[in-house]
Amino acid sequence: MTQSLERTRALDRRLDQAAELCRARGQSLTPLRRRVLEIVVEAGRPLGAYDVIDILAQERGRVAPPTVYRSLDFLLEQGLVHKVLSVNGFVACSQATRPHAAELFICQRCGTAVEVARRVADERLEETAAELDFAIDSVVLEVRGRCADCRIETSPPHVTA
Amino acid sequence: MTQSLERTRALDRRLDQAAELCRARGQSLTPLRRRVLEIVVEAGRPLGAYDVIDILAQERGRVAPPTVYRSLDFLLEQGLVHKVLSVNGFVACSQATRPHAAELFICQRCGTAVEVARRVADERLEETAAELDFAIDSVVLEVRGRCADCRIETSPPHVTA
DNA sequence: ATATGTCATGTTATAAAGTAACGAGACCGG
DNA sequence: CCGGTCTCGTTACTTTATAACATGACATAT
Repeated sequence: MTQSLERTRALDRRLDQAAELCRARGQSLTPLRRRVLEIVVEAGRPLGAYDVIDILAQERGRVAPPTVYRSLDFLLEQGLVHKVLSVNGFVACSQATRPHAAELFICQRCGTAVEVARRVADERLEETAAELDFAIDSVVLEVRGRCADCRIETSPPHVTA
Repeated sequence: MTQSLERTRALDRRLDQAAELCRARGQSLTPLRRRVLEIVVEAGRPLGAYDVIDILAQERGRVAPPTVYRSLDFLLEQGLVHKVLSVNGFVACSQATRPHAAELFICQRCGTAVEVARRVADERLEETAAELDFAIDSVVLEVRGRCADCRIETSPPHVTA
């Protein structure tokens, strides 16, 4: 896990921005929450809550589920991470400045989750909701398949950690 | 649970069609599978695997999870039910004749899940996948909110059974 | 400076959802 | 009748998530 200085700097900047964003909302990105976010960002792919627990546990001994779930819930509320239902995981939001539903392309081979900015479903979804007289609260859109890198590969080096 | 004759007839017809569909594929809608499908159809909303277990258990004594999960997996494969990730539940497919990804509008108050035929996300999704060079395997689209009936109501008679 | 409140975290226990692995009976084709 | 395949039963377990209660740290009001 040797990281380039550049990357760690970029990471710090990102975490600082997140902290600022929370502060602007009267919330606080505590050390624990910050570390959890850092772990998820570093992973670059959806991580299970228990993956996070394991990583944290290496640093600070036994960590019970609620500790991590609470931080993850906070980060979800702040829009800093998204929950990925397809894999029961959590992934860092790539543009946390404004809250939004995630539209994710998830590779089933390497686990990478790419978040797409442009709204893939939009007018037609609104239209349909209007026809049904349905008040939309949130939208889950997850596309499962194979990313560019993994299209070629034949078989399952499923995820690396 | 008094059902009109019409409804039970319609239900039987639907189950017969499902059986026919399986048979055409060289598969068999066994009594257990048929009953599980019936339970899910009758519910008219997403049901947890353990809800199904409880219902079955009333009829035949202890039912272990694998029994039901296997049937549900079979029904999923045949496209007769959809999995609803948002609620860890299973809902009957409203048009099982041709397999398709479910596009669901799920009411958070009454639990009803309406399946929409017209593809809400489609071209734009394909386009985006093409740009990412991503090979789509399956798509999960779940819209959460309030259905027409529940828009008026103020608070949480959350689901009825 | 002390009481009171609020918020974040720790801790214990348990609930809810899902699966692995093995065995027994039914049924089919040779 | 034998060997395979399919379905289901059964036991045990894993993974994911939450309820409920205790503790500590910090703010502020008197």
